[in-house]
Amino acid sequence: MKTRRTRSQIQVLDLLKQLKSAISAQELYVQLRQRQVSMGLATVYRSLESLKLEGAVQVRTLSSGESLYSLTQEDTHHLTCVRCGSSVVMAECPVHGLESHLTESHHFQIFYHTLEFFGLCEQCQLAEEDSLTATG
Amino acid sequence: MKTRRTRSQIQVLDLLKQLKSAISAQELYVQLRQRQVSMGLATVYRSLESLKLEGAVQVRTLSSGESLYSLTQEDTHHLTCVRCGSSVVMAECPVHGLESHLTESHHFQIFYHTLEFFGLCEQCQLAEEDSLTATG
DNA sequence: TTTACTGCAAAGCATTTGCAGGGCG
DNA sequence: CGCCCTGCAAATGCTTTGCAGTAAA
Repeated sequence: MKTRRTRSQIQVLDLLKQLKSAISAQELYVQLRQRQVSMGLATVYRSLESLKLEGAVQVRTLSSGESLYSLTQEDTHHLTCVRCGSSVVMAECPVHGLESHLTESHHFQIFYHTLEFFGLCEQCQLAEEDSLTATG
Repeated sequence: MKTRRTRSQIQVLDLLKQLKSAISAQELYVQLRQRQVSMGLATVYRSLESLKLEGAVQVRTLSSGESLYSLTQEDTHHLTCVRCGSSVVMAECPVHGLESHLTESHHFQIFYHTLEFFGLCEQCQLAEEDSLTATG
């Protein structure tokens, strides 16, 4: 579709390709500086927004309100602890086959999906028990 | 587990039960007022945080940064447009069976999961085409 | 020249936190 | 009497926006 890309968009995209993992806009801004590709924070956000609309970039918003950006082709899902916020990547993805189906049934042009499980990690389950034991 | 619930927590939980759909903390605050169950906004947030830790309440954070809360038992997933932000509820959930498996393989105590597809809704696909035609 | 992109700084908004008052055990 | 809960208001942090300068077509 819209292939008109600004230089900033290309630079952001290039960095995302190199990183191969999700990163926040703020962190992206820092990383760009370190690579002598200085650009304003607002421009980072604007570039990400455009790339998102194209479907080139996908977003995962943490419960902290911070968003992590990555290339759309990645199909990585998470197991997230509601207590400490730590995330573990999981290999399984039983959902992919559903996309084409949804395209037809809901007339949606699907770019990507997110799948995330929430609960308590092992460490926090133990901490939970400890605190219960301690206070009664 | 920790069954000690404050009055505020109970009131929040009661409202969530009545609503049976996800709602933001801000909106929850307003709704409580309307029902003569006035409580400070900070208390709403603190109650939701506690309920979340228990696993009684689940959260879905929108890309706007706003979070929507609902009872954990609901298993509702979404098709979200990255352009206009509209969400459609989808009936399918091919993931449920995975939870018990993950509990064992990753030692996670899973409360719930979120599954969300992102792309362009029909309306925005059309708008996209229009804008391309218009500008060249 | 005309339009679109960029940087900077200010503004916006949801959420969190400090602190003092109040309720419950 | 002591501790936890609560409200209010201030603070925080990510993201967005207004505006003027700049680069590109």
